Amino acid sequence: MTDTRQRPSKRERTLAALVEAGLELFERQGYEQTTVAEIARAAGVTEMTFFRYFPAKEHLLLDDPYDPVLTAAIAEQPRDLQPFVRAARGIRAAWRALPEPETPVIRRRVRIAANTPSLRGAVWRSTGNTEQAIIEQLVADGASPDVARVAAASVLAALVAGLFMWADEERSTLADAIERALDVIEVAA
Amino acid sequence: MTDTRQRPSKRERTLAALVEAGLELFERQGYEQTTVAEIARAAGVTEMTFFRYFPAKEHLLLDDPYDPVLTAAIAEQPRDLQPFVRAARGIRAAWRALPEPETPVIRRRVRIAANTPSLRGAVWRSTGNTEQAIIEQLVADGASPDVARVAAASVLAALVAGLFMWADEERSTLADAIERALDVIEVAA
DNA sequence: CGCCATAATGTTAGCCACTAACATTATGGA
DNA sequence: TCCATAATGTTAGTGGCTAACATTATGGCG
Repeated sequence: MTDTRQRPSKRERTLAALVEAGLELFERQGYEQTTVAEIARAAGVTEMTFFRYFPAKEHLLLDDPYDPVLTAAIAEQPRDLQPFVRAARGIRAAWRALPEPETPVIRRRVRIAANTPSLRGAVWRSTGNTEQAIIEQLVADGASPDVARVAAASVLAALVAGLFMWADEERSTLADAIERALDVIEVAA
Repeated sequence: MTDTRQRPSKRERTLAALVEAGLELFERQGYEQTTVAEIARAAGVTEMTFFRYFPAKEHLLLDDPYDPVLTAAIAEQPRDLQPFVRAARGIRAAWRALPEPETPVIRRRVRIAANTPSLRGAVWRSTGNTEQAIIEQLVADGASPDVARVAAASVLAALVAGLFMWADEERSTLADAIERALDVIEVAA
């Protein structure tokens, strides 16, 4: 209490403790084998408290607040491109701009998700907001809703596949992995 | 018992009863609002019996045995195409060949899935086998594993998006919807 | 037709994710 | 220091799902 530096509020501290405890337990003994009660105990709180911070167990891993960056990047792509290509190039640009220092934490999370079958669906569902955001951006710029839906889904799938590849690679940079993934689907366009 | 025609075995009858009861309840009151116990009761069996037929509630909707057809169709596409294009054209061909009479049941299922947020992820996860089959086919014909993974994921995402669109359209044919979806991602290739 | 191995189903008990309603304690600013 | 309010705890319950064991039904065989 004698520390004059901004001390993190209790809420921030509990959140950090839960995240750290969760990640470590998931890594040590697997996602399925780890109980929410266990995570809570390791973080010094109750099971109920966990659910006050995360709506579900899987949300400890999936929080991605990347939507605004992505949609902005897509908006900047030339409007005369086909929606699919436009979305792909936007995502490419957005991730190229991501600060490298942030990637270790992302890698920890993605690595767990990539290696837990039951989480693959969860990851996909968690992209729902991002997907919606992309669709709206594309439609706002003149694409038909149906076309936008397919384009968004397909490009996001490539992105997730790229993330999963990268998570297990150890040496490569995130931006590179994403670029490689998008190269696969942006053929001859 | 005096009927001389092949009578369905008890196992077949129970399975049919569960599927029909499930679909109807899901349609009437929603997937989340329907309990497994409820479905079982409507089918004249116990909750336990339900789980002897389906490993999980969602599997009543997601059973797709389409993998062999798909991989065969992909295998028939020219090998000098890029993997992504090859997969897309294979899927196109496979669904074009699907007998129209089968589609009403598919529509019932997809419609429920498309309108239940928690199931969107489940659908994606359920494509896991198909995804794996596609990857293996592409790799067997010379694609790199990484490229194959991205191509399979991306093309399947477009397929699912197409299915979801179609489910709520009422008038259009399944093959048409799939073609439209694949057109979006097969740009200028 | 009746016997019986075996398939199909039922029972009970329990774990875990998650929720609701209400009670308690801690925090940090006035 | 006091106190409104944020943070956490307690209890009780629902629904999906599993395991171990008990019971009943089915249908081919003698």
